[in-house]
Amino acid sequence: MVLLKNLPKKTQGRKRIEIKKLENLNSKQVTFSKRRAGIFKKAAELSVLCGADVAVIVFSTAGKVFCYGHPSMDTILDWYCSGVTPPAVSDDTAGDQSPNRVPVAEFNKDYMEAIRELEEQKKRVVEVKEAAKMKKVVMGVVGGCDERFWWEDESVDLDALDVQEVEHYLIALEDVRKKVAARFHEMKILNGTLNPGALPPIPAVHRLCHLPMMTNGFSGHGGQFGGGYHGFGI
Amino acid sequence: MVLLKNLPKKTQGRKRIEIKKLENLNSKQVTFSKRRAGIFKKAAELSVLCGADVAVIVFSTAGKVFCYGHPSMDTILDWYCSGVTPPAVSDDTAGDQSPNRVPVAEFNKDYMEAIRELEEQKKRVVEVKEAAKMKKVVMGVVGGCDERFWWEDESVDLDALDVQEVEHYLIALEDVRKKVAARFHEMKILNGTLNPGALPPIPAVHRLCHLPMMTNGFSGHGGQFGGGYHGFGI
DNA sequence: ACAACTATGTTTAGTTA
DNA sequence: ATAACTAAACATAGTTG
Repeated sequence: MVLLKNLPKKTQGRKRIEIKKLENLNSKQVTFSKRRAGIFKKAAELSVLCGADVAVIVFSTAGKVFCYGHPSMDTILDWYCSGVTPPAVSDDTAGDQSPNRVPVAEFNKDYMEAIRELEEQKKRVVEVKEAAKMKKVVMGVVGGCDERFWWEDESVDLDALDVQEVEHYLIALEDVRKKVAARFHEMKILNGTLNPGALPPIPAVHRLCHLPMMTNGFSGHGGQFGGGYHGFGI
Repeated sequence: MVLLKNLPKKTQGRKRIEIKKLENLNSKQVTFSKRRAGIFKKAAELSVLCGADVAVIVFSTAGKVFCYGHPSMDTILDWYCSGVTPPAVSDDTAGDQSPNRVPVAEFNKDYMEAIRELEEQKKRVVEVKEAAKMKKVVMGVVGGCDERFWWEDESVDLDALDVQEVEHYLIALEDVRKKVAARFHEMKILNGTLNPGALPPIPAVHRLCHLPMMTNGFSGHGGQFGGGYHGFGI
């Protein structure tokens, strides 16, 4: 009713857009602001409604960071990075048969594979038992791309290396870290410390960070596309 | 028009709800699933539309984690935790006077502090000379420049180490990596390759991980409320 | 637990101030 | 950049299999 008058529309209203990189800089920025705010709001609502603990980190293409965290960024990252299971709410775990249960078949498969890999590694080389001292070694020095071994004599001052050398070192270091992280994860699973279905290798680094719960604005960034997500079942 | 018939409604449709803890367990779980999916979708859209890099971590009250990360969880957390500024997109920094500019004084402060820390570390080196054997500690070989890195010579069985040792090693490794990464960034700034405002091509580390990543499910948690967020200006 | 299904409630693209 | 305003697009609460 009361539709007799065809009143002129003031705007054409929201228009559907394709989900692909916005080419117009201005609309990209505006959209970024609006949607970022939208996500933060949703995150806050989720955390209130469902008692969930949520963290959101966003880097703009200009390199600024924005984040939301409940109960705090720090807490969430600690939980995530350490793989420590945060205290469960009794209500929700009461009927929870196996929140994280992995099918036995799958578990066995992974387990056997892990064992096999383990055997292979054992065949490779030997020695090194005083490795416990490694910690000190690694923490003590930062060396470089030199014939000399990095831990010998005095540490190599990073200043002595040129940018390329440092870059190369950095790449290699990251690679090693990943390997060790993977091994660590594996051990914890074999150990029983970790659930077979648990998260992939966790960079220890994150456990070391203690940043404020919410920040905005420092710089740098580079954008790629094609994120993925998933998750059903609480 | 055509509203003469008061056709019976099949459902009463969506109803407004107050944003407060849902008491009903079932609806809480359902809402959690739906809204979590919603946030992940929004995050993915934001990252595609605006070229933003986004990470979302959600802990259910049952203690399961769900996450979304673009280009990867690891990358975002690395950026966030290390404070390393990800590479900026030229378009977006063009008119950006100093999105991320760090006051010279502050920069100097950080730099001096890093140097001092380095000095301290040098002093510690002496007590770990015997660790030379450590060169065989890390397993695989990491390809690289003509020079060989310390871990390249022979691989070592990580199995020789127990979990705690590996963990220590991992933490220490990460620490070193961070220092090198920081130094790398610093060098490029000092270098002129990069002025404090404009940023260099991606730090090598991050170039290694550009996979969207997603996980779900391990356990534990505890819910409190009162998150905060913020952020305006790109 | 999950999948449809609507009928709303909510977000937001485009526009203007 | 930020804010307001619409109208359309989208998300989702409640309900039913």
